[in-house]
Amino acid sequence: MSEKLENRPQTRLPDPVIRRLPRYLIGAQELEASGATWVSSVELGHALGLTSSTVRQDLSHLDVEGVSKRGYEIAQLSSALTRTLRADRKHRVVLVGAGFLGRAIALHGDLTRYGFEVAAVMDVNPEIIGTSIGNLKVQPMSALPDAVAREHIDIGVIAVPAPEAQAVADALVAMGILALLNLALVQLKVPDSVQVVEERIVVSLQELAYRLRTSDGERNVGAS
Amino acid sequence: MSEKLENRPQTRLPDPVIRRLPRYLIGAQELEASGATWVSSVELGHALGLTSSTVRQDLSHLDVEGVSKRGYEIAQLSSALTRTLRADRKHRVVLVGAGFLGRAIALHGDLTRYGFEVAAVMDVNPEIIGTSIGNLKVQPMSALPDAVAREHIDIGVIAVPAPEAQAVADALVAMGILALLNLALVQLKVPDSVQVVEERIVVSLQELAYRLRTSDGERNVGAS
DNA sequence: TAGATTGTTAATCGATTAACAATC
DNA sequence: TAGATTGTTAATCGATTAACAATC
Repeated sequence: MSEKLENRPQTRLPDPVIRRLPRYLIGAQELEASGATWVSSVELGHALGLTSSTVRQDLSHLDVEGVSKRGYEIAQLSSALTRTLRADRKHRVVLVGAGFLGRAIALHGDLTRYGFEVAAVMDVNPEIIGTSIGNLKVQPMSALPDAVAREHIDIGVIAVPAPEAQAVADALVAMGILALLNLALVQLKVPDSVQVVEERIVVSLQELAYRLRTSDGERNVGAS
Repeated sequence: MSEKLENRPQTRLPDPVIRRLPRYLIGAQELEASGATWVSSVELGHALGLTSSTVRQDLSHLDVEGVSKRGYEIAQLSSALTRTLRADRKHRVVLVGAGFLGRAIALHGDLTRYGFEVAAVMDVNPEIIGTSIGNLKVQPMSALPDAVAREHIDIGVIAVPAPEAQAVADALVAMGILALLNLALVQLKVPDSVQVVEERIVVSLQELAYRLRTSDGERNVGAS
């Protein structure tokens, strides 16, 4: 038994799996809140739009064991996911860019609920520097090295206009930050050692616009 | 030649390709702005972190033709991408949820720059209803059917807290909207005929947190 | 011309799904 | 016990990459 627990996922999980884990976690937490105690791979798959096969494959990477005929114990599943995603730790975030989007992020309740704490906010715009966002004061970019060192920052969020994003990324990388969330409409160039995830509303909307166009001719034909 | 132009991509492109198209477009526009006129698949791949093979495969779906020894004419590439993504049209968006995130989206300059126009903003909160965001007034949910009908809405953006998101989605679908951008932390249930794209900052941060943990043991070993 | 680059076919790689023995 | 559900192996599917003839 202690043997079994030893086989922690030391290697990195495949990207598609990683991206599904947060969804499993949210699903598990919802189920937990609803008072359920067991869930099967079929139910879970149904809830997330996956096959039960995919669910079982995914969960087999985790530190949970299902039980024949019953499925997975929700509390245990939830805690295994929490552990794998390190959702029980505080992750400290520095936010660069205090425009509308930056402010929205800093004030977004979901972040704190899931362990992400915005520890510092920077901006280049002198008119914004010094203003308050929640209980943080916007600092000039020159305060970045100090803030990163002091606040033990894990993740940098780039919420500046596209033309400034690369310079900001360079600065964050120079400060030793190894994970960036890029909200700007540019492809950042960073060293391989730095993890980047991109999130762009406009890009998502463009994807939707494309799908919308190609769907109406076809989708309503063979929908199940 | 008119034969060649006829073979428009009537069928839907594979999802991974669709998701790369906006990146090609942004890249092409940057190149265009910089005054370049030709770009090869190798250069494009380098800029976007793709192999030249992938680039050529992707672009072969489009209505562009490259030229041996020169590559693709940037203006032509840009316009083919624009056409495929319908980025030359106005897309009308209804935004539900006028919290920090909703407001940020409504005021985000990139949207209008890329042809997306927020035509109406709704919220449930009586304290928010009636307030202004840019030159839009926040309307009650009851005004939704009217707004959708009148404003010829293409896309719905859901920026409400998770517990309300499904009800909002149901309402939008009932109004005939076929494309949703979901920013809430729930898995929406919608008919197959409705396109959904999800974007969740917390999920992206969780992905980063996971990658961060698994990277520092490994990445700096075999980095190129 | 010689060399670079496309467009496309074939090979590889990886992810999803199916299937099924083990098991509660 | 009989039946449901896991964990895992094998089969399928699809996406990425390699390779190369055509061509400018």
